[in-house]
Amino acid sequence: MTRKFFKSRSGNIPLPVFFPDATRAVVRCLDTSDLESTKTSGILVNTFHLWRELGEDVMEKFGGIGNFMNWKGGIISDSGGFQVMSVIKSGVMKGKIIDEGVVFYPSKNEKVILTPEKSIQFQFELKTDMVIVLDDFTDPKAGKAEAKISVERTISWAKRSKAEFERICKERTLAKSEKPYILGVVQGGKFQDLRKYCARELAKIGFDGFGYGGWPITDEGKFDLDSAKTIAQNSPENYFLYGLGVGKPDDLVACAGLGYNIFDCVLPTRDARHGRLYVYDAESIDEINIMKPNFYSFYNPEKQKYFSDKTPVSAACDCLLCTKYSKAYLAHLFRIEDFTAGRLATIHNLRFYGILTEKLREALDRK
RNA sequence: GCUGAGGUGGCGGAGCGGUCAAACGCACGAGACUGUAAAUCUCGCGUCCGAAAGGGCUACUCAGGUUCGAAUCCUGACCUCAGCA
Repeated sequence: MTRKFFKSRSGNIPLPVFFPDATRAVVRCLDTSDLESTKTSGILVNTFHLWRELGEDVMEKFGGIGNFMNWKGGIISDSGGFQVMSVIKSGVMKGKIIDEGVVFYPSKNEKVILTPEKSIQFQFELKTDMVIVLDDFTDPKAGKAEAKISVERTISWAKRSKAEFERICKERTLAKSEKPYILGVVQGGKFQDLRKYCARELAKIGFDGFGYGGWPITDEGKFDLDSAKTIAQNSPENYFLYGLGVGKPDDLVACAGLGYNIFDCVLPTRDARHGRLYVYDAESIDEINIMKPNFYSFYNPEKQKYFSDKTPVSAACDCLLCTKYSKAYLAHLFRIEDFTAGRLATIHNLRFYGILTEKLREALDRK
């Protein structure tokens, strides 16, 4: 049994859904109108970055990140747990993980600590439709002992997060229908027993859904479907199943088959800026078949052979780029490094993911 | 015509006697990208053999020359640019 809708401030959003990453309150290269043109129903914003860059005062003044961006669709806020990996472990910023929370040292004289409670508090300031608990990202290279520590910390932080969530709901006297969703994140790396244990312990705390946490790619570079399965199998009835940072189009199809219904990923937007566009192997949107192998391929506009190509990037797409412009024009925009290239490519890739979820909904409805 | 400067890989541009198949940039080609550190990064780019390590061949306008050795020095030719006639 899976959920059919994601309740947002502006209405019910049918599932499954792909929310692009607007980490710092912008889907890179696009404004809110562009985003609407791709029929994107929701976005993911990031607690860590927005907390540092905007803070409580700005959020209070605007009454939430949606108003700030003038975005009417759904919004999920990520906790900042991923930044432990992406920012600290990659060495971009100094920091460490302690039981209290995550300590970041953005500069010599600056120390900020993000606790599970702080993360939840700020997410309430962001006024998002779903909040995510701060988790301790299991290093993909972690051995079992290390993975176990991150699982225990994740469970402990989840308890604190849930308590803080309930405290704020009570303080604000929010009716049940006014509460945002709260998502627990399952860690444990490649160890299925740890994934199972983590899921079961989180279920005891009680959430609206589970996120597939950690790094979803194996050493061989393949999507870790086993962990996705374990989490799905140990998820209570009617939970949201959220593939955090998932993924490639094929991964979405595979996960949707397991019951996953929310996805976000930087791939379509980052790939677009890097000149990699997704193209369905079909002559029209109706003819797209996401169940066949190799249902899409990549198109790189920066190749010389396309410099005078009058055809659109994809015949099976109704985005701004494909309905109005040629491959040659896009190639030109990339070559002269105009930002419009990134914009049109991002619009296209998001529409590709949008169509993908539309097709997934059709496929699930037929079941 | 005279005077001066100069001719280097697809292009711009270093090098000014050995460590040069030639820095660096552009262009071109291949690859990566997964809860955004990254509109970014990696690799290749004369030619032939090799999986690679490595090796062969041909190259710095052309023709000679000096030298153990030349893109680098000398002579001549051709060409380009600037100034003056």
